Amino acid sequence: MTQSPRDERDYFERIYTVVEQVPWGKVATYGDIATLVGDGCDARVVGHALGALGARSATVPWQRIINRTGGISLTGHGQRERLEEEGVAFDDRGNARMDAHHWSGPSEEWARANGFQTLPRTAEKPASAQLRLF
DNA sequence: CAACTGACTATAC
DNA sequence: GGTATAGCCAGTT
Repeated sequence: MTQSPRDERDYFERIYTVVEQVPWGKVATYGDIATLVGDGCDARVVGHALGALGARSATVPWQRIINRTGGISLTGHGQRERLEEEGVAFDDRGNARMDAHHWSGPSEEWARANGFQTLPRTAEKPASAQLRLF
């Protein structure tokens, strides 16, 4: 792979690349994406990048990126509907169930191969051994 | 080049 | 848990 944009400081492209890694039916927060991109990237930059998607909005799963509280920051674009279509459950407050659909981040292998970082921790914990819905 | 804006987040009350 | 304020960074004017 000679197409490693690690030297490139194009935050937007890197952000898009990370967002594309979010699997179907999963969601990630702006902060998570920023952490994965690293290099001083910030949650707000992620929001700007997604806002500047333009035609790429068809190829980048921007709808899977939500805020820290699991709520939809952008209204009027049917983001919640799209997520529900993917099987993402929401609470009465309109917050997505982060505990059930929060993306745990890309594989360490992929992240290292592409010059990205992995989430420090705090994503989710197997503990509690709570019961499985099914 | 300085100031404002924005699909954010952490802390404080 | 909600509102209010500060901090944060890149892009735009």
